[in-house]
Amino acid sequence: MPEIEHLRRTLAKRIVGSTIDCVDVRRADVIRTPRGRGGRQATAAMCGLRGARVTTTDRHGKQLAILTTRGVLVVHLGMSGRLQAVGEQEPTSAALVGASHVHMVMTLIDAEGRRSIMVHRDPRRFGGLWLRDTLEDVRRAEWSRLGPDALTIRRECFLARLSRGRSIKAMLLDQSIVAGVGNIYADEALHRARLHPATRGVSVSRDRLGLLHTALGAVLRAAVRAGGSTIRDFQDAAGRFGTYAGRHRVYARAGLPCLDCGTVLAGSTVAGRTTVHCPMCQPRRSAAGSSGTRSIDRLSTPVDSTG
DNA sequence: CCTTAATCCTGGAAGC
DNA sequence: TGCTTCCAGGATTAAG
Repeated sequence: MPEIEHLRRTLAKRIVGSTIDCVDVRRADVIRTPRGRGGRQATAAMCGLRGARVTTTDRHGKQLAILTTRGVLVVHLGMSGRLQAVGEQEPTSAALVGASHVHMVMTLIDAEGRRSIMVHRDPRRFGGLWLRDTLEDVRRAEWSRLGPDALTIRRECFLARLSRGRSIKAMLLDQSIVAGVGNIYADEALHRARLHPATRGVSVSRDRLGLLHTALGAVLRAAVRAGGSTIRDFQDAAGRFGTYAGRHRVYARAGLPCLDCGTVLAGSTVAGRTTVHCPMCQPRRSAAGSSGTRSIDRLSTPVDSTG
């Protein structure tokens, strides 16, 4: 989600106020319709954006909405998706349009008549694009099924939603509980909050769940400021990489020393996803008295120094 | 209630 | 060099 929020900001600067002049759908099956993916009407509907002016952008969780005068384009990048917008005359534009796995190219014209192109590329095609008439429709159809956005969820709401019997990591990753937390940020937040990923939510004290809420917010905000995490594919609207991967404290660091205590970080699978945690900083607390109000070792969360 | 595995895809890295 | 195998930021579905 930090990647999407950063993308939204960089993209908005480049396309809001511009008019869509041309829509080139190269691979219709990235377009989702009520009747599945792809098809002639999917392409036709997307081409219906011709002549529309981009008014603003929005986001909920990992979904990006591009609002226009002729409908809303919703984007989910999945694992390998990118959306880039560059001036038509810029040297990078030819390579961008000619790259492999480019599924849609839009040509836009700004108020001064300058032409730019917006390119959607997604090698693995786990992501998708779809259209709704209005933002209200998007909220009703898609966003109502998502939990509150992870960047703005209130502490009490977070506590209530995560106080269930499932593992805490499974719930962080469940978009219907809280929207926007992916595998990287789940592990990073759990490490900051000193919580073992497999702990059942119901057995975590209110204080520590509150700590997780604070840690998650801090991690996500720092990641947005850093332009997201680029593992391999992610680039923002200008083609820049996110720099937050250099600040990951546990993600992809199994077998390396914990940056807090030096203990070798443990790799495992939790909720079907690769997971890294520190056995010392994030001990498995015995579920003995499941009252959920047992004492807490050390309530400390390293605070990010930037900003 | 909660969990796992399979599924949708491509491509990069590691192993032989 | 070339082949095979495994793994990856996500999300849904079926099955246990």
